[in-house]
Amino acid sequence: MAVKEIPLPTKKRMVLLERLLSTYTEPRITSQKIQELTLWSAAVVRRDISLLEGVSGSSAGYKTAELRKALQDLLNAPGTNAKCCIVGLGRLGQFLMYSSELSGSPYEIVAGFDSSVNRTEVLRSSFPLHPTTMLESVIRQEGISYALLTVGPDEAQGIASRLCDAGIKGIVNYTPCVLALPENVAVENVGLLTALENLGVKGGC
Amino acid sequence: MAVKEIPLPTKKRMVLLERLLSTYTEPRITSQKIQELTLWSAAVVRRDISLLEGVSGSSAGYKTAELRKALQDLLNAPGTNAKCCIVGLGRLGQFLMYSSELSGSPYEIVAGFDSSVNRTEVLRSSFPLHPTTMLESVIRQEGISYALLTVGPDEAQGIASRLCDAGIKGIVNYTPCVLALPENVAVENVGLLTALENLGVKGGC
DNA sequence: ATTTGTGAACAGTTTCACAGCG
DNA sequence: CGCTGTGAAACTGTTCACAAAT
Repeated sequence: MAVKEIPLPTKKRMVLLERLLSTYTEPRITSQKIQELTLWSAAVVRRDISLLEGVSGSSAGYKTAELRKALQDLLNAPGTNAKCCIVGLGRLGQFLMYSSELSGSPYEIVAGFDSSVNRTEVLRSSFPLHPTTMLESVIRQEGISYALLTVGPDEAQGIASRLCDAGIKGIVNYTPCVLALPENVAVENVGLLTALENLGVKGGC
Repeated sequence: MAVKEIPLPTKKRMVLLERLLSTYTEPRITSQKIQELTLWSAAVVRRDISLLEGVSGSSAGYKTAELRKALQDLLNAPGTNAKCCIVGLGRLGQFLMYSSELSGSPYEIVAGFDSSVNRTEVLRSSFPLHPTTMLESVIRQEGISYALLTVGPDEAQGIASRLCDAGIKGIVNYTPCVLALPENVAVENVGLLTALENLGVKGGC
């Protein structure tokens, strides 16, 4: 399906680059300039961009609009209808629920779950909230692809397994737990401890 | 200083492995077993562990306790006195503030900042809260190494730059912004959009 | 018999360096 | 000229496969 195979690190940079361009006002941008803003080497930037179709640079650099358009075309292609759900409506779940970060992106939160029926009934939200018992049926019915896991550590693995069985494609794991999942399910670990430990690790040893 | 150079992906796995072992009850564990629990290949697990000192496996696998000890020794070495601060005490900042995820880890939150003096005075917390104007002085005085950035997107880059100037070593970036930072400062991007986009990217294109 | 530890081959990215083009 | 685009080299991490160890 893909015309060219795009390396994973490149895709991650593209995601960030698109976001960077969304606040960049100059009409043209060079690989040098991108290097300054991101610390990726100019060579890497050029190679990344060379994988994009419909972008041609000149000695004045790339056209900002053209570049951004190409990035969006590539990145949004698969994401059309990327439905998400939140599992666990504690403090963090509620934060995510009320966050507007996804507006304008191809991702949309369409359901929330919590084992406390009290919570699912009291909380107000722009999408429906269900008891966790409904997890599988709602995910299947709505065709939900991604889950934001914000339950307590003791529940994490159990819920994660149920999500996989229900056919979820990816989990953003906000718990400190190491999840055991089938290999066709992607995970992004963003627990506080994990993030800090990764930072420490980058620093050196 | 390091006896052996440890690859970054290996270190990240080690962080997760240490956590995995903390809830593992058997006295011994094999690379096979770790593969089942994490989906890393057994070969990778063995190579990772071979970089650890003071661990020797046998045909019964590794001693769980010995392995865990070695991981802790390696990972905590640099982290002794890893002081952190939260910048931005909105909903997310408050969640992090009340989180107990770091207890028992070498990381400790020792200060919070917000530009609203109202918030810094009203909120109750086990560590002191300051107005953002105090950012530089408190960070220097306390010797704070890491910052959790939970401010709004418009403030993000400005605060991040100030954190760097104040001598911070790493930033956990909860905003959707792409931060421009000097290369000696580590960043971990954990914004919701970023996490989801990374998931999508892993899935395929 | 089972599992570790590791050279050697392999695969994926990045860097280098420079020809080519606006 | 400056900047892009890209072969070729360098580098980093993973997988393979098997001898050594218990």
